[in-house]
Formats: sequence, C-alpha cells, structure tokens
Amino acid sequence: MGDKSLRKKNQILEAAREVFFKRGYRAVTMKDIVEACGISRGGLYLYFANTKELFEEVLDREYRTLQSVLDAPASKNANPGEILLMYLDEQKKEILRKDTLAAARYEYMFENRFSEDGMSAKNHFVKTVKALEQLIADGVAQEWMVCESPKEAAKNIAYTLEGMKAAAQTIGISAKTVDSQIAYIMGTLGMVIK
Amino acid sequence: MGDKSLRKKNQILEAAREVFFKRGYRAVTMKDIVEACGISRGGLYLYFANTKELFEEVLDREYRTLQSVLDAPASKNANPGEILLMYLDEQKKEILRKDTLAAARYEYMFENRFSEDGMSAKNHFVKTVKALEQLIADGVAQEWMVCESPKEAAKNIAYTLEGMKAAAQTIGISAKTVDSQIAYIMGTLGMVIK
Amino acid sequence: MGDKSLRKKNQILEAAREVFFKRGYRAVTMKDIVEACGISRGGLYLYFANTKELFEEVLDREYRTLQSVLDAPASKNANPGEILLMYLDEQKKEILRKDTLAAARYEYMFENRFSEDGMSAKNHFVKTVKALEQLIADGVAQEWMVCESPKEAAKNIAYTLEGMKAAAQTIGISAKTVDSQIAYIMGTLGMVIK
Amino acid sequence: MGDKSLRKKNQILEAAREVFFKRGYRAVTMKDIVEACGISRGGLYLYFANTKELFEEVLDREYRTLQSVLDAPASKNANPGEILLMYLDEQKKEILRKDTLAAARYEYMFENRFSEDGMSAKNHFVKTVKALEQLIADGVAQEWMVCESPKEAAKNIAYTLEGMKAAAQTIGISAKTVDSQIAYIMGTLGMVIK
DNA sequence: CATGAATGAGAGTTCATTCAT
DNA sequence: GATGAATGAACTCTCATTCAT
Repeated sequence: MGDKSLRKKNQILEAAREVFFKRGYRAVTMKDIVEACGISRGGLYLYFANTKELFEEVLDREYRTLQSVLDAPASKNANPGEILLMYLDEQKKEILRKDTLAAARYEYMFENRFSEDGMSAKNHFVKTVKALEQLIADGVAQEWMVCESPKEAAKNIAYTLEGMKAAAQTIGISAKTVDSQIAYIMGTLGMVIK
Repeated sequence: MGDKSLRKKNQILEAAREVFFKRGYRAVTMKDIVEACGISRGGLYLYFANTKELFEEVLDREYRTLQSVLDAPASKNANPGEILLMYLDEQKKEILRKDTLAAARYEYMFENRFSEDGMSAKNHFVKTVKALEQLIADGVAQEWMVCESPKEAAKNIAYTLEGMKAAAQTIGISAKTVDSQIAYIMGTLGMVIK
Repeated sequence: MGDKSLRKKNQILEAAREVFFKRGYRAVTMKDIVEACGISRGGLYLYFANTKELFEEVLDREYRTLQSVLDAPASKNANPGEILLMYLDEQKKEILRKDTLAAARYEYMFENRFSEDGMSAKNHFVKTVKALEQLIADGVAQEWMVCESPKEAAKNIAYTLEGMKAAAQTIGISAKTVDSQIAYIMGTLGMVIK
Repeated sequence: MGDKSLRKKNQILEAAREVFFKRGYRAVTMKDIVEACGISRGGLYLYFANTKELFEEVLDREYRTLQSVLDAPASKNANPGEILLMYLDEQKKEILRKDTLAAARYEYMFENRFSEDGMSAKNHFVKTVKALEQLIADGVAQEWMVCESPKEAAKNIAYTLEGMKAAAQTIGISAKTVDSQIAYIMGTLGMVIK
C-alpha cells in the first residue's frame, strides 16, 4: 500500500471516528461513512470490507493513543499513591469526556461477545489490573498504603471504573460523583486526598 | 383487551425474551419475533408497534421479577451484614446467569441514551444506591460495620456490580472473581465472610 | 333486512359520508369507516363488501337529496329567466359549499371511467341539459331571452358549471368569480341581472 | 448527473407516463413503474423518491410540450378570431385525445388540493385566462368581435374547456359536441365559423 | 486505483378480508 | 346477526455489495 493510500486510509478513519462517536456502532452504515468522508461508495470497499473492520481499526488507533498517554514515564519522582491518583484522574477525564467512543465500543463488544474479537479488550483489562496490583503492592511495601489483597483491590478499582464508564454512557454521571468515588477508593487504601 | 389477548401477549413476550437474549436488542427484527412465536406478521402489530415497545415491556417484566426478589422481607432475623451478603449473592447470580438480558439492555440504553426512555434504569440505580446506603448506615450504627461515608460506599458497590455486569457481557468474568470481589467489598466494610 | 338493520345501515352511511368528504374516495379504507362509525370490522362487511359499494350508496343518497331540491316546483309564478337564475344560484351554493363530496366523486368517476358505473352521472348530466334547454327555449318563445341554439347554450352552461366545480376542488374559485360568471351567462342570453 | 443518467431518467419518465395514463395517479405504485421500465427496485429510487415526485416531473414535461405548442408564433398573419379558433382546435385535440394524463392529473390535484403543490396548475390557468382576455380585447378593438367584458368571456371559455375536459374523463364527450361548443363560443363573441 | 449507478434482499408497516366464537 | 383477532399479500424504502467504465 503506497503512501497516498495510507493517507487516504487515515482520512477515512478520522471521518469514521466522528461518525461512530455520533451514531454508535450498529447504527452506522457504509453509506454514512461514504457521505462523511467524501469518498466514493466503491472506493471505501477498497480499504474496508464492512463497518466491523472499520470500527476495529478506529478502536485500535484509539487504544494506541490512550496507551501512549498511560505508558508515559511521568512517574519519575512520584510515589505509588501519587501515581495511582494521576491514573485515576486520567480515567476521570476518560469517563467524562464528551467525544468518547465508549458507547460505540460497548455496542461493538456486546455484538461480538461470543467471538474472539473481544480479546484485545480483555488483554487491555488484564494488563491494567496487573499494573494497578503492582502499584498497590509497591505502595504497601513502602508503607504509603494499607491493603491486605492488592490483587482484589486492583480488580475492584478496575470494575468500579468500568461501572462508571458504563453509567456515563447510559444513566449519566457527574464530575462530583467521579471525584468522590476516587476519594473513596483512595480511602479504602488508607490514603487521604489532600 | 380480553383474557385471551392477555395470554397471547404474554406468549409473545416470552418468545421475544428468548429472541432478545439470543440476538441482543438492535439486531432483532419484527420478523424474528414473528417467527419465534408462530404468529402472523400483521398479528404481532396488533400487540406491539415495534421492537422498542416490545423490548420495553420485556424489560419491565424482568425488572418486576427481580424487584420482587429484592423487596421480599427475607430479612426478618438478619443483621445488616447478612442482608448485604444476601443481596450480593443475588447479584452474583444475575452477573453470572447465562440467559441474561444484560447485553440487550445495554444496547437499548446506549441507543436511547439521549432520550427520556433511560430514566427507568436511572431510577432503578438511584433506588438501589439509597437502599444500600441505609443498610450500611444501619450496619455502622449497630457496630457490625466500619465505614466513614456510607453514601460513597454504597455507590462504590453499585458501580462495582455494574462494572462486573458489563464485563460479564464483554470480556467475561468467572464465578471465583465475583466471589473474591464480594469478599473484598465486605472487607472494606470491616466484615469478614465466614 | 329488518328495521334495525336499516337503521344501522343509515348510521354507517352517515359516518361514511363524513369520511369520504374528509379524505376523498381512494384514500378511504374500510378501517377508516369502521373507526368512524364504531361498528365492528366484520360487522361492516355484512352491509358493504368494499369502499366502492359504500361510496356508491353514499352518492346515491346525495343525488336524491340534491334532486329533491332541484325538482321542487318553486317556479310557480316565476318566468324562465328567474327560474334559470334560481338554478344558477343553487349551483353556486353547490360549487362553493365546504362539505361537498365533489372531490371524492371525481376521484370515483376517474377510477371507474371505463366501467358502467359512471352511467348515473351521465344520466344526471343529460337530464340537466334537457331541462336547461327547455327553459331557454321557453325564455326565447316568451321573448325574455335571445338565443339561436338553446341546445348549445344549455350544454355551455352545464360545462361551465362543471368546469367551475372542478376548479373549486383543485385550483380554487371565489364567490365573486362565480357571481360574475353567472352574470356573464345571463348576459349571453340577452338578460341582465338587476 | 451525467449524460447517461439523464437518458435513463428520460426513459423512466416515458415508461412512467404510460403507466400513469393507464392506471391514473393514486393506483400507481413504485413497483408498477419498476416493472414498466425494466429497472431494479432500488435503482428507481436513485432518480425519484416516490410516485408524487415522479408524476410531477411527468406533468412538467407534459406542460412544457403543450406550452411550446401554444407559445409558437403561428399567429403571424392571423387575426384574433383566427388565433382563438386555432387555440380552441388545439384544446379540442387535448380534450379528445386517447392517451391523455387528464384523469391522473385530476387525481393528483384532488389529492394535493390543500397543499402548495397545486399552484403550478393554478398559474397555468391564470396565464391562459390572461392570454385569452388579451386576444378578445384585441378582437373587439379591431372590430372582429363583440364583447362587453372580455375578462368574463375569457374565464367563461376557460371554465367551459375545463368542464369538457372533466366530462371527457368521466361521462364522456363526442367530437361533435366539442365542435358545436366551439361554434357556440365563437358565436357568443359575434363570430361565425365558416 | 477510483467511481457511482445498479442490484435485490429484506425491514417495517398497512389493510382487505376471513372466521371461530 | 355481530364481533374483533388473525392472516398474509402488497407496498414503501434502505443498504450492503457488485461491476462496468
């Protein structure tokens, strides 16, 4: 695939992200995409066979962008508690951001829940839990935190965040609620937000 | 609407539940329902105008069934901690049950997240949180539990459960994980499962 | 058909007239009629097999009502010119009346233009032309009017009225226009409206 | 829209005209058109959204064709009386032609009598009346005709023609009758057909 | 590579008509 | 006679997908 093709593909993905954000996953038709990115009907099929394939690439790009933020070694001189707080603040932004693909992602995952396609989401989850567990274990070792089962605590944080994300897309959630949940989580680990 | 009509309506709702469970919300067409309950194309329209209306009634029935379990005064001689545990066990069943409408429910909620139709879900959530808060407050007052902010703890439980429900429908969750999360929750409230 | 049946039939016809007036001929469904007269779906079929049959009876009733007005010997002491004017005034009312079945009648006639069903309309037209011709011939004989070919004059009046009726149902017509056309017609017969 | 598209559109319009002529306006379905012009179901929708849109374009074409005949400067060396006669002869052909859209046009107009869509018909009528009025005024000025109110005479001609057109589609009309009506009209203007 | 007209399957919906009660 | 639930054919319209240019 040439350079020109790659640029075109990126154009499509950007326009598609907008469409998926606005209309979710299932409601989106190839026609919608075609209209949104001003490409020809047949032309789109040269790059993507269907909306599923398209969405998967959109999601991939999204994950990569998010991951790069999270993996950044911004934690040089920070203690585990500070790092955890930074992570939770990042998640807060994600929960509350307006132009999220979260709803579309859920739709996609529900649709493909019996197939293998949800694996990348699962891997992402497992990875996150492990990182959190390590963080908490470190926090306990360095006596910043109090926790008997870092593994369960990590999972609990992950599920709580997942629950807030789902709620944000369905029944709604306020910034204040997210804040107080963050404070509560920190509290269960024996830390207090200054 | 006569007695016979009501019976028919119930038949349709039962068949429809099966279809929604199998295929989610959006993928379901009136034709699917028609074929599932051996009624004529036009006949179905005598009872329901579209899949949305149908699904809302299916969901209503579902809520009523669940609610009746929760509202049951099974708590006569139980202390707050025992009641909470019973509630969490009930939720565990719901999280793990195979024939759940959860995925379809999420699809429905995402689809209608900007309209008023999601309100019943929100009310259900708020109600649950209030009940949990009361339970924890009682538990603290009777010195069964330790908790500085019952309100946040209640919300935390609700979001954790929501996160596990969402996870169950997407990346999957094991009974063991649910059990250990229940234990962890009880632990944060200063209780230990025997 | 018993007395009760006849009453029921009349009820249906009255409700049906309203429906045909409001929605024209073709747009009307048996369902519309059923809903308008509060009879059962199957019940309606005991009296009328379809909307065509129904409309024909509604039209028949209408003709009979109109005819009775026109045939009335209101012309005792009137001269032919006065009678003609009276007739034209009657037609003016018909042209301008709001609750006319004219549009539905046209629809019906166009629909059935190749069948025998339009004959009653044709008979009605021929009868009217003959009466007008006689009137004009009398007027000429008694030297109230001037006309070389009463037959053509009569037809001309009939077609002009028909044209105004059609116009009233499509592009609209004002009372003033009808008035001036009546005056013009009288003028062509050498008469002047005082 | 390319050249090929335009040709296709014209093909559709021609096939559609045939269908509308045969079956009127309301009875025509998109399926009828599809079958008549050997196009695919979806293909037709690329050009026309519904039968109304289609019929309006068919009618437009028709009007344009008719108009071009009337606007032709065939009147170089003709006096007003001769022009009027030519016009009436043209109308005679229209009244009597077998493959006319008149019936469908009436159906369409009745159907849309309360909307703005009937306006083009009204404009057409008004335009015709004005042209006739001018013709008669000229005829009177040049002493070919005798008429006290050219405006009313013009309207009378228009309504008479309209009446004959309607009659042709419903109760029928013979060539002889149209001829004698033309003669009568000329007579009322003080002219005699040689 | 790129285009966009064309296809046809299939969804939603309505209605005349029937028939067991 | 009277009811109204049930039927199934038919209609409108949309969309993923193909294919000649």
